[in-house]
Amino acid sequence: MEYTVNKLAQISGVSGRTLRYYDQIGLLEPARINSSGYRIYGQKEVDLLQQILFYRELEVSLEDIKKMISEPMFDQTEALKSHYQLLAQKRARLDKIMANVKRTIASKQGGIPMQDKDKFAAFKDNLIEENEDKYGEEIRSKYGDKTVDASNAKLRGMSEEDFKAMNDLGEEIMVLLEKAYIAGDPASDLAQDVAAKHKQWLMYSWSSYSKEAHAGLAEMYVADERFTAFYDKVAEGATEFLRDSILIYLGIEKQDS
Amino acid sequence: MEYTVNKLAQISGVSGRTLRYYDQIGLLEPARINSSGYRIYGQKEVDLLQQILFYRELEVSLEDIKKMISEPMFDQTEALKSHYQLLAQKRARLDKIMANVKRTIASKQGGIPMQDKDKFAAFKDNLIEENEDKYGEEIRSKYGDKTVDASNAKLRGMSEEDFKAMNDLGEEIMVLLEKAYIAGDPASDLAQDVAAKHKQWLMYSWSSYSKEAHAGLAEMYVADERFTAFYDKVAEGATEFLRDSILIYLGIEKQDS
DNA sequence: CCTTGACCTTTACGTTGCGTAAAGGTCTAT
DNA sequence: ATAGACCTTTACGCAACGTAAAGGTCAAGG
Repeated sequence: MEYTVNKLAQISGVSGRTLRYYDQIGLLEPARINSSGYRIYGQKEVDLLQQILFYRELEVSLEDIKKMISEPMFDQTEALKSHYQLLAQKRARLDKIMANVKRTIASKQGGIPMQDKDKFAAFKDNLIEENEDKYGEEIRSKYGDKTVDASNAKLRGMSEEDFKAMNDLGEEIMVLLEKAYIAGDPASDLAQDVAAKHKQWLMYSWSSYSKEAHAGLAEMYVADERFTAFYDKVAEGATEFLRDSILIYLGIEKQDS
Repeated sequence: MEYTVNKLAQISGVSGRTLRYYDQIGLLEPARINSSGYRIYGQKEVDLLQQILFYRELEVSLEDIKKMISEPMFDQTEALKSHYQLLAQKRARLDKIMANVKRTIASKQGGIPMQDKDKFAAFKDNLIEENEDKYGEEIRSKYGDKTVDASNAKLRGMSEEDFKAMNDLGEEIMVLLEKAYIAGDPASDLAQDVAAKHKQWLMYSWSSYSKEAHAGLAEMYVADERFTAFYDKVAEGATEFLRDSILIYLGIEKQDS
């Protein structure tokens, strides 16, 4: 009834590394070390490991588990109760987050994009308040009320028109991409137009544009399945086609990052 | 309307380190770097940070946030939906764990200690099965059926009597500790008896005993508020008194770990 | 002009619970 | 004797920063 690490690992369902780690932190030490330096576990260790894994399932930290099993007078019931409180808090937080995510999805689908303003109201108010508090008077006296108010106004809202224009351009790109893809040549005028419009479209949201960033993004489209799924809605392989078009447009060779 | 790191940190409620980190991973770069190497953030960065913090609240990973904000064509709705699925899974798991913790507390309070056997049934069956599978025949033929069965039996349960004896001793210790504490001298015979019994009591559950471990544990009693709360039920300061008694008993000076 | 103190910078280690090499001994079987 | 399956230790990597440490910068005051 003696086991080496991986034997014990196998019957308990954890990895050998895990057992070595538990040894390292003094959570579960082997019964003995044999002449070759191998860890040898006995029955007692099997029982202990079983306890450990049980508590681990309950998401108790290894440090706390250590106390619970190495010290029986440790008030396990109390520890579990406070642990339960922790879990309850976690769940309450999760509930809030989920509701928030749901709302966000609904608002995005409801065609109210960029209307996160409300959610950030507190944040922005905080910011504006800070501005007023710290610089309000100086700035108002230096630049006049209008500058301040205009700045705050810009801060509160983003341009709806720009957003709409950007969206329209995005849709146009998808249509043109389909045409270009059917034609088949990423160097064609049509495909190069798509690349150019893609750049234009990007610049709506990018604070600074560079060929490198654009090329990197094109590579990311292919690498990240979520982008691939998006552009491949046009047709399978459209994502790579778009990337190739962009790279040609930028006059950049394929990289290997 | 320009901010250095800590200014921005202050109005946004995050730390300066966080902003530097976001710069480092390319999530939020400052508008510019001034001649002294200071990071200078502008309005656009404030808006971006606000977006980032919003998604961070939703427990979206920074990597995903990066994609969502650096690439507007990234299908945020889809991303949020799958993120929602993740959260739902997390919550379902939490629910299970909480139910399990609750059951465990109930069973402990119901005076069915160490009756985790049922919960570990699968684990142990797995182990026994392994034993039977791999060694069953050889061992049975070598040592006879009884050895195997006895071993399995021991594996399935721990001694109830030992557990009870240990508990009794634990209670006795508490009573004696109170007396000794009132007397006031950790070097007194009474206090030294408590320490001796504490050692005895420990050995019920410790596979190996050492003075160092015992002393370390005594120090932990004082360091960990949960132990302190437990022993201080006797009287305020009883935990430290117990530690002092044990250290004297062991003939060990106070350490500084 | 110099110092003080409040800023800023980069570098780098610690956190939790392991996964994953890498480089090397041991054991068993052929 | 050599291969293959074990075992060992050392050490970097992960997420998202917290927290020194060691050192420039800048405005104010003596």
